[in-house]
Amino acid sequence: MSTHLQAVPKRERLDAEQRRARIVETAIQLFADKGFRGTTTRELATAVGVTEAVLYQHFPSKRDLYEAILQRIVRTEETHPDELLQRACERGDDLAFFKRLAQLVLDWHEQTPALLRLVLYAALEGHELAQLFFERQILRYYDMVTRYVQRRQNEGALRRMDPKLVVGIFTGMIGHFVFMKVVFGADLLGANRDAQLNRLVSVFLEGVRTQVPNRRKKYTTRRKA
Amino acid sequence: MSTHLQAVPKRERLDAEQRRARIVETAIQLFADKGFRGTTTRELATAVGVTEAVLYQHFPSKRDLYEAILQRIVRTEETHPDELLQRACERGDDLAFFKRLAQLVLDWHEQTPALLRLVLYAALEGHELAQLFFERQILRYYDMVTRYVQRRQNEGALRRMDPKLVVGIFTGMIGHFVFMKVVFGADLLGANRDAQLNRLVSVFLEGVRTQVPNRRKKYTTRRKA
DNA sequence: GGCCTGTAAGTGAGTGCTCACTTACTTCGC
DNA sequence: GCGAAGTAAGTGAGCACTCACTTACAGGCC
Repeated sequence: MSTHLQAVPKRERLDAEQRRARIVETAIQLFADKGFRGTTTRELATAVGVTEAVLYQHFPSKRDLYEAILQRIVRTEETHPDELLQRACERGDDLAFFKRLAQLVLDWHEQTPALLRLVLYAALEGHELAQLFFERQILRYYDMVTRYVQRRQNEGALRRMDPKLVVGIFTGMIGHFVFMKVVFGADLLGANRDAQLNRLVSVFLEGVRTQVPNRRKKYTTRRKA
Repeated sequence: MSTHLQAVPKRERLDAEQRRARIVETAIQLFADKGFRGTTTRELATAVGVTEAVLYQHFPSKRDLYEAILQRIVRTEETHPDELLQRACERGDDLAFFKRLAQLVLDWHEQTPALLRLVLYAALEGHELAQLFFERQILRYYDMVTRYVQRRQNEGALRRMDPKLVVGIFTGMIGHFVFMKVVFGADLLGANRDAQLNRLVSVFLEGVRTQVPNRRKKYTTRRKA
């Protein structure tokens, strides 16, 4: 038969690996948006551009697909040693260290807001991989920063107090703004994000470090009449 | 037919109001635990101790029940002016004010951990009442604290900076620990909660207030070698 | 080139099950 | 004995998942 006008313009035929990748990408978006239970396989299949049967050629069940995604996230995000952070850490430059840390956390969530939602859903729904994420990502982050704080306390730069509390305080400051944005869509930092971030880190450092008598601190600190 | 042995010992017969209340209580627990989509009406009915039909005599649909619950939360939590907080506010006693505030937030979530989960689910699932909760609860809280911070800045007690940022910083510090507990089950504050809370508030105040000359720390400082 | 063929990619029309919700009936307290 | 509180047994819709089948393409052969 001669090729009459193709009514279906793009029925791409991909090899298994590519198709699998596309399914995972699409599923990440959908699951992050509507949750595991809120996403139907038909919906997912349509979004991918194939039929449901194709999904089941690549993943034995919906749950297996979900786990594959979470596993990938846990694995992908495993390690990303940042150079600037590393250098600030070695120098013991607290300001640079925490500024960079804040930036990294914020950047990460701005680039991939879906991941936080995905993890939140997983945690609420009690999926065991959320716990794994907690241990691999959050605890690891905590350990790293805790070690730094501990060292700086020993060096007399930071006030002596439970280092984990200090890390929690810092993380909370940053996390709060990320959280509000992702969960309620409220952008509390506003336009001049970096300036706000600097003030935030400054507040934190003033709060946790030992007093420095010579610092230019007059009653009126800066800006904004 | 004669009444053979009653296999069901306690088939309580309640009036409409009581039954309604029990349904709502049970639903709060279940929805908080497994989310709206994750909870079936059969499950809910069994937990209440009746059949599904009874639910539908009191609420026209599952969604209506959900909205009734969220509405109740929004209404219940509307106003709770705390006396200690009020007094600290009037005196301009920053330490007392923020300590009390921290305590209130933590207490609230410890007493009713279900509510936060409920709101989180609602927010993730995009329910409009989550937005309502945000406006009625969170923004109201923000406004109240923001006004206090602004006043204290004008009085020269606190550093001049965006008051909303200050509120966000404080809220984040507290919220982080609540969040970690509720979402990941991680109790980062440990046993001596109150002592940790005091340190947290102290860090916050050191960070945001103008320097007080009489508070000296000697420890020489560090800085880049 | 043109043609056959084995195989992997993809489809459409289901299957059984669980869900939210309903209907016809029974029981109890006043 | 009447009305409200409660039940048992559904109903159709939508879900995850399957099956019998078709299509596209690589590569060997002439």
